[in-house]
Amino acid sequence: MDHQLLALVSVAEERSFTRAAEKMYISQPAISQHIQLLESRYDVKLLDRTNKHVMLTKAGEVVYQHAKEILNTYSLMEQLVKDLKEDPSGPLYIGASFTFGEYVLPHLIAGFRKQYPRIEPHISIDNTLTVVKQVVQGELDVGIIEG
Amino acid sequence: MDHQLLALVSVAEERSFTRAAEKMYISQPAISQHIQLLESRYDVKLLDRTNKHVMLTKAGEVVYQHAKEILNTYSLMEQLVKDLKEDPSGPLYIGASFTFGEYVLPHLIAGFRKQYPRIEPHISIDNTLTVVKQVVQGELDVGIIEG
DNA sequence: TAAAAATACTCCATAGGTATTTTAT
DNA sequence: ATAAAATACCTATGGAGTATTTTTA
Repeated sequence: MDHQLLALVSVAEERSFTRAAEKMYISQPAISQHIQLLESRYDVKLLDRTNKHVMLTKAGEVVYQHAKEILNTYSLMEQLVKDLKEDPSGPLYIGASFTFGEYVLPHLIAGFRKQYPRIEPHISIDNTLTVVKQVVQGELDVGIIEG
Repeated sequence: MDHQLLALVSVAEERSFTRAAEKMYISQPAISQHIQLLESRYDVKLLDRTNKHVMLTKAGEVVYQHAKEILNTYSLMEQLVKDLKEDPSGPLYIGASFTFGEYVLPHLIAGFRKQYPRIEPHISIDNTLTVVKQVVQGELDVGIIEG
């Protein structure tokens, strides 16, 4: 992320350095420093502040608008990377008893493969007792049995 | 900006840490560090690298695409702030001699005001010698005279 | 074996903290 | 007078460097 832009957005929305600090769980002087660094980098004032009111300048408005967009893109990117990382893949051994395995499982698997294309389901059909035994012995990841 | 994202984009486009470093005018180890920091922050590999080939992983592709967008938004923002800062404003005293001032200046001013709406032009029309004198004495910002 | 990336350090700037002072209502 | 921002100071991490080692096509 970009802590300076985060600080500017937070101050602009809270209209206060102190409240922005609380919202971000950092100290008030840290906020002051972020704003000062931004202002000195761009060599322009971003916020008109007295000790009662804080208001964006014109340049501040520009930075605020684009900061929102930048921070949104960061968030989206991070979410997508996380999803990708947690995207389950590899073999999944499924055992099911006859009736369920013959009639219901195929439809479940079809939908499942759309959501988790990197999972390779291996299905074996057996009687309930065998399925239970294989699950216990770790030969199956999932067993589906009927009461 | 975000040096880490810049480094990733540069490496992806150059397909080489060394060339990316040259393009960015920083050292090759600096590039390595940026990539490593990115990878450890997101806890995911972004680049498959041997010493001959460098290639984006799937997560790397996602970061690359969004990094481009983020960096573009930074550039746009910085350009807009710079334009705003350099946006000329205030009064501008213009003196011109009769013929030019009467017939040509009004059209010039009309176009000028569209481009610099915050400038307030003040026009005075006088003979060439008076215009020159006023420019020398600083009473006019600009004097337009004819040969 | 040679070119490319990784390591190992050193240095400075940024991000964070706490304690205190200045300022404006 | 008081609440809010600024200042002063300290510490840790990130961004950069140079010198060197490790790796693999």
